[in-house]
Amino acid sequence: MIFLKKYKTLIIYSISLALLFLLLKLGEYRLLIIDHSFEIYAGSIALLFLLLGIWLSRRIFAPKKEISIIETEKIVEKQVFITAPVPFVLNEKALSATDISSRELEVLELIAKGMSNQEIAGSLFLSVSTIKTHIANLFFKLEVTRRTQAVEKAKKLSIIP
Amino acid sequence: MIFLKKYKTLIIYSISLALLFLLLKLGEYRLLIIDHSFEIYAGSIALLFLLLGIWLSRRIFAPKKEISIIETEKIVEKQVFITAPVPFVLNEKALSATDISSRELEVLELIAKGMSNQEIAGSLFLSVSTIKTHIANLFFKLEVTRRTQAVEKAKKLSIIP
DNA sequence: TTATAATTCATACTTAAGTATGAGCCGTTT
DNA sequence: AAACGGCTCATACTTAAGTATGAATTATAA
Repeated sequence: MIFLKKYKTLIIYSISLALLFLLLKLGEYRLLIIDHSFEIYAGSIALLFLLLGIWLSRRIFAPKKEISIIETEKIVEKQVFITAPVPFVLNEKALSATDISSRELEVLELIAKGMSNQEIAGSLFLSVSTIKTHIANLFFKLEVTRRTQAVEKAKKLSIIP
Repeated sequence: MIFLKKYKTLIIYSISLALLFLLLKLGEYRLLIIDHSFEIYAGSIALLFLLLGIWLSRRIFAPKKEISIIETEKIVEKQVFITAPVPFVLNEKALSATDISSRELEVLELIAKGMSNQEIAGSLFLSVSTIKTHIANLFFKLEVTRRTQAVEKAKKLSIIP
């Protein structure tokens, strides 16, 4: 029975071909009796094989079930991430809309980590003055007045994780 | 020329069909001469139309480019859900482990919203002094020294969304 | 080449945040 | 009743954060 399942498609094809050749032979004998129906016969063959070709093609080239299952599984995998640590996808549209520069973004990320201006300055090898400038520009661009607000807004906009 | 482009596929199909019927007719006349080649002729028609069927089918039922783009867009839509608001589940174990009181938690939530001490005081009908005390206790319990750190840690512990 | 924007830094000032300490009030537990 | 913890508030101080302004440098686009 497992054998039948495994070669199911092959068997179907074989039987179909056998039946078609049988029809061909049958038609041949009928042709001997009614001589005038040749065109009808040829047309029938043409139509039959045309349909067979279409059917075969759909069977062979149609997206296989296995593939579609794999694709579904891929989507499921993505959904699994919803409850797991969420993979961060940067909202580039929001980022460009806010007009935040790359350096400002760096500073913003460090602010979000809870670092002080001094720590950020040390981390980026910059002076505290520079950090303050960047932060002031960030606040203007994010339309906020405090670093906690900046973090909150940036997270909402998916600019930072 | 736009007309040609628009109906390109249709024209190709029409010409193909016309050629095939021409072949059929040609074959018919040849059949009158060589009578014995009937089987070959029928087989040829069968093969021809089989191939035509396969070709047609591939043309018609092949995954269209537009569809594949739509499918890609669908995947993007799913990714949007990943970034969508994740249902918050409070980690009660972590909360009790930190020994944070209900009032302190309230303050912490407002800090996370980006509010200043003054705003929090106004929101909870308390003095700024009280807020500062709560925050100092919060920092001690969360083992941090800055409010941004407190928010970061509390979010990691799932004490706040 | 000039204009523009990003990046850097500084000074001076204001305000908010954070620290330390003490104390009063209230409900629960021992 | 006394002790305890949570909540409240205050004062005084230190430090960090935030604001405003100006300026030099550098790379890139017009």
